[in-house]
Order: sequence, then structure tokens, then C-alpha cells
Amino acid sequence: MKKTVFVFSTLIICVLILFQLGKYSFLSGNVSVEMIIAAIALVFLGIGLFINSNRNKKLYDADEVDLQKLKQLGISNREYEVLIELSKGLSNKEIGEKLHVSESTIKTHVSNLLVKLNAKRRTQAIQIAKELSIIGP
Amino acid sequence: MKKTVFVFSTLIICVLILFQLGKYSFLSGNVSVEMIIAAIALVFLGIGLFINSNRNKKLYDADEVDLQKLKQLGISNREYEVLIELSKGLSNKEIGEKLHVSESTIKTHVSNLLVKLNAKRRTQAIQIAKELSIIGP
DNA sequence: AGCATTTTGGTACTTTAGTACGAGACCTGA
DNA sequence: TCAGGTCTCGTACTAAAGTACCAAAATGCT
Repeated sequence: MKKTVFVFSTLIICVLILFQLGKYSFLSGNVSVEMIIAAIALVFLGIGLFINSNRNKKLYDADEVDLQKLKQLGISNREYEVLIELSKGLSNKEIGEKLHVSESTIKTHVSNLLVKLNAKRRTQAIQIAKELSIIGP
Repeated sequence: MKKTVFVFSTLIICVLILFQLGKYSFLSGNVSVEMIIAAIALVFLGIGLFINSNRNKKLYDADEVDLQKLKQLGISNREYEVLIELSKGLSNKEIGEKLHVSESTIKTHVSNLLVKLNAKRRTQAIQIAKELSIIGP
């Protein structure tokens, strides 16, 4: 909801600025009408793109909610990385290759994750992590 | 987030209308220009939204899209039930108990699911199924 | 520097998961 | 009635996953 307010405010401000500029240029007669219209069109095209791109980019309010819950659960950075790859359906071996460590290390991390998430299997861990909103859907 | 976008658009329209009314009371000569600017802004906002919304069509209209995709993939009813429980993090044994069949049966179903979903592991199957929107997040 | 935590990795083991067959029971439409 | 699909279950096997325990580096903090 923080972001919602931010986006809303930004949009309103943009509208205000555009109208102010529009008025000023009409009064002074320096800028052509075509330029103003083009600028407005471009800005709103950008706003439209921005809103939707944000919607689709799993905006996990990341650095606020995530880190808090991770610390509460005692999940370390590396463990979180493993959890992310885990949720993508990768095997221990594949995660190891992706993070440039051995499969043994991943097994250790996963085992710790299961304890900290109170899960019995990795599939359950994924489910729990999603319910806790510490990983995206 | 769809609602958020809608609300934003509505709010912007309201702002534009307010400006329009404010100026109409003072300078009746500028009205048509303001209207044109507002219209252009809205049109391009819509275009921006449209461009991105077309790209990311993950609309799960559930009961229609689901069944269609299931048939396309050749996933049977029972297999779908198994998939649901699978995504909840249950083991084969637990799923068997829940659906009142043996673990062997579940293994068969899961194996078939992996082929039909083109997955190597159950975790990957979950991920793919969610991307296809045949199971909820 | 010193202590705590994290990260890494190994061995040895048990438990699930998954594959590859085969096969009987049950519906359903032609 | 019969073919085709689904659902069921089994055996035997291989491959992952997970547990338990240990221990050396690396890192972070005071």
C-alpha cells in the first residue's frame, strides 16, 4: 500500500506539472502546442507502461517485509538464495551448479531451511514460504 | 493490482475534470484546448496499459481456462486432484491416504503428470502448473 | 585480535521420489 | 460387445532427497 500511495501521488504531481507547463507556455507563447501535446502523450504512455510493468514484476516490497520475516525465521542470506532456486523447481545439484557450490552444501542449506520453515519436504517448504510471503508466487 | 490501475485511472480523470471545471469558470476560451490535452493524456495512458497487459496475459478466469488447459495437456481428473495435493507439499504417501488410494497409484499419477507437464521433478511440476495457471498460487 | 555466525563441504546412512514395466477393474461411446 | 481411456495396484529398480554428524574456512562484529 505504500507503493500505491506513492504511485498515486506521483501521477497527480505529473498531471499538475503538465497543466502548469501548458498554461505557462500558452501565456508566454514560447512553446508550440504540438510540443506540449507530444510531451503529455509521451509522459502518459510512460506512466501506463510503468504501472503495468510494476504489476507484473512481483513487486515484493522486498527490502521491508522480506528481510523482517527472514530474520524472524533465522534464515540467512545464502539460505534464502537457495530457497528461491528451490521454489523454481531446481534439484539440489542444479542449485549447486547455479550458485557455484557443491551439492552437499545445498543439502545442508535445504536441511536447515526445512527446520526453520517447519517443513518436512521441499515442496512443503515452498508452500509455507509462499504463505509467509517470503517468496513470490 | 487490476483494481489499483482502474482506481488510478479514475482518479486521474477526476483531477482532469476538476481542472477543466476550474478553468471553465474563469477562462472560457481555453476549454477546448484543455479537453484535448486531457483526452490525449488518457488515450496514451490507455495505450501504455494496453501494451503491457497484452504481453502478460496471466488471467486465470479459473473454471474456464483451467479445464481447457487440462484437456490440452491431457491431464485427467484424478491426475489433477493429485496435482493439487502435490502443490500443497504433501508426500506421495500422504496424498494416497487423503485420496484413499495406495502410494503406488499416486506414483503412477505423478509420473504421468511429470510427462504431461514436461517436468523433471515434482517441484518443477508445481512451478510449471502455476505458470500455466492450472493451479492457484 | 577474538568470538559468533555463516558458508562451505564431506561421509554414511535412511527415506522419498521417480521410472519402467505389467495387469486387472471400471466406465463409456460406437 | 468391444475398443479406448481412466483408475487402480504391484514389483523391481535407479535416482534424488533428506538426516546426522563433523569440521575447516570465511565473514562479521566488537
